[in-house]
Amino acid sequence: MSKQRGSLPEVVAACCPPLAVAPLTGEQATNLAPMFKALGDPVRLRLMSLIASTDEICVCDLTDAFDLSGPTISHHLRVLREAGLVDAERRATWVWYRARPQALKQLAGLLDVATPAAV
Amino acid sequence: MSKQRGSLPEVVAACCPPLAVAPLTGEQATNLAPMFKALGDPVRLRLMSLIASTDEICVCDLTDAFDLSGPTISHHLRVLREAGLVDAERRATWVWYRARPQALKQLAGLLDVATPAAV
DNA sequence: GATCTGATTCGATAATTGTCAAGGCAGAGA
DNA sequence: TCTCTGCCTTGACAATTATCGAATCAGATC
Repeated sequence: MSKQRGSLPEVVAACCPPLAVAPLTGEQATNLAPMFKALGDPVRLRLMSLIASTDEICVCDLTDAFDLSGPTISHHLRVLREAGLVDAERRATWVWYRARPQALKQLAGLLDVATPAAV
Repeated sequence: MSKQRGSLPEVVAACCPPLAVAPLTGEQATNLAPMFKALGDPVRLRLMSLIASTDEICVCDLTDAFDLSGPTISHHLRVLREAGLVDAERRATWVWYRARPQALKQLAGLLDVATPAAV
């Protein structure tokens, strides 16, 4: 799977100029909002940070990091998955999660303000 | 008001390293999530883009851009305001909104992935 | 096959949220 | 002062969502 990591890459990545540069159309906003929404929950934001700050991480380790039930963590991971922010891969007994750098980069690009070097 | 733009600024701005660098604590996630949540609605994301892509913009212009009632727009603007993403100022009859670049920058920094130039 | 462990799905419930209609407040002008 | 306009607040309601327990599924091991 590490081979075909190019499933939905650049297409999404090259969506829109930064918010500070041009307003979004309704459609663009509708497409992008779910990603922000996925990060808009403290549990998911922390899950995302745990996933993004390692190469890959097992669900068991993620579950241990919270005082929440397995199904609840699973639910939040699904939201992150469906938003396109993370990828999941089952390997033997465990499921491993990893971040989608392109997605994060896209969001970062949207929020970009007055890139110092670009001036 | 443009003078005392220092109401809740730098404190928030210097929060955390990028998600991809270090995981967030529960408290950090709790503080940051509301900003993402505020952007997690298509209407608000588009509002934010309209506000951020101009110097300042009147509520009347924002309302005109949507097929939504005044109170609904007002509600969304309040969410953006309370998340610290925008500032509002009443001038005569109209209320003007402007973006808080620091807030956007903070979020962009959080999502920053492997800054090419930093390698 | 039987069983055990890790993770997801299902079903239910309480809490949050997006939306609007109605009402209220602030400033401008008659 | 009265009225008009622009915006916000309140109250209500439908829809969404966060959470958990129970059930189910996927592999591994016996």
